[in-house]
Amino acid sequence: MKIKVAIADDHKLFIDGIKSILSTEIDVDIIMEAGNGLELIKAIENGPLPTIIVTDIRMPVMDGIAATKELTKKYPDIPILALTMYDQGADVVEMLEAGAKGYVTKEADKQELLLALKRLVAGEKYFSKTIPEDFCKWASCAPEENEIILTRREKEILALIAKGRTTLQIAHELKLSKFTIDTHRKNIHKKLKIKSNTGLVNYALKNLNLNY
Amino acid sequence: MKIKVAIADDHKLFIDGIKSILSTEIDVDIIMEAGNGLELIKAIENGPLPTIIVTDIRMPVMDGIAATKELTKKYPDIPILALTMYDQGADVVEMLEAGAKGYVTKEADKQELLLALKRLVAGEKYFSKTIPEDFCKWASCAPEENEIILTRREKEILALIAKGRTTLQIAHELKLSKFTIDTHRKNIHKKLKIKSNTGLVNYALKNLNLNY
DNA sequence: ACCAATATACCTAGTAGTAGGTATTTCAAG
DNA sequence: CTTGAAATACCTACTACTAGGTATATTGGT
Repeated sequence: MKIKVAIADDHKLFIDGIKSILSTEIDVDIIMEAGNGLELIKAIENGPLPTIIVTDIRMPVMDGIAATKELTKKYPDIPILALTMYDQGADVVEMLEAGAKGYVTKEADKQELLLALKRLVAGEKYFSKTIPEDFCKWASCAPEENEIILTRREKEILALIAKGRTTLQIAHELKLSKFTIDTHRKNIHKKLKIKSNTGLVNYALKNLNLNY
Repeated sequence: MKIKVAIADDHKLFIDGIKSILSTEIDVDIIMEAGNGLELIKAIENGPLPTIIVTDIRMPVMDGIAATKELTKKYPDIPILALTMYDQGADVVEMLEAGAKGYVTKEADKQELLLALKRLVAGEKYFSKTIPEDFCKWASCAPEENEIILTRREKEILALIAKGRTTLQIAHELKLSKFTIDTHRKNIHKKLKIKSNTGLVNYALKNLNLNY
């Protein structure tokens, strides 16, 4: 039976490219395309069910992570393959946690994409080789030496600092003492070896996923 | 005569897609592909000259802007078409300043890409409609109402703040008084309506192009 | 039940950033 | 040549952050 693919990516040219690549495959059909997560969900709800969903991670309106959470809940039997850029390691982990069954980086070629599609349709998983550290993190392999483990609270506070909140504002927001926030910030400083608030913002924006 | 295209993009899948899309066009041939700016330059130096160069803006090792500067110097007759993501407005301006003759966003479709290729080969320019403000900025149209004009010095200092430098460090680095840096920072605050250093880092990382 | 990690809270002293000023020099545009 | 923007420099008072502590309650895992 033919593999019916639903694909979501905000770059039309990329979708067109994939369609063109897969058009030579007689056993693969792209039956649905979407420019963001919301369109994807709507399309699947209103159309014939695809065999597999292929989605970009970062998209406007609704990203791939949110869409994946929603879709795995409603359609647990349809595997989701994440498409990712080389620099979105952290996002990949979130996608897998959201329920994606595999990922392929956009550095991959046609062969790898096809392989991933077939693996997922067969109920297996597939992971591009190029993001080993992050997959390791998710699969709880041996932790990286330079892997930084911030606690939930610390991440929360770091995110607020990155948003420009002052210590007092954070204290009010979380209904905690100013001293507590101070302590947490100091612990973050130690763990990250960053000594200034501006440095933290830098780190947070580059390493956490606070973007849009 | 056939249009001979050299293409550079760090996403192999994207290149494959473009190749596949263009393979149905009898008058277009992709004769060269590269994963970054450096590979592109080397390929062009060692191979037959292309009719047109199509390149992504952000790439590892050497980005499209640097490559374009180099290539327009050595090969002023070969037009360069920039491929860009929706959120890289500022980069587009730099590409045009570097000598690119047009740009197409990755939201475009096959038709638009072909149109752009033909326009550039014919010696014309082509700009996707979707980034009007930035092109306006470059072409010095009427300035945007909410366009923020920081002076050269202010941008320089903002960049250093974003890199985590303190006022004193910046003062030493630029051989200026601490008071001067303070004044500049205060002026930046006023212009951007941002009242804190962390807010500035946020703004700088999102709006300036400090990334690699 | 116990241990380690997490989360909480407080104190002091010092440094850096914020907010309000004023003022001089330079340089390009009108 | 004058005007205005840009760049420079200084002052004071106040607020926020940094760095060094100590200490207790809670929680998850063996």
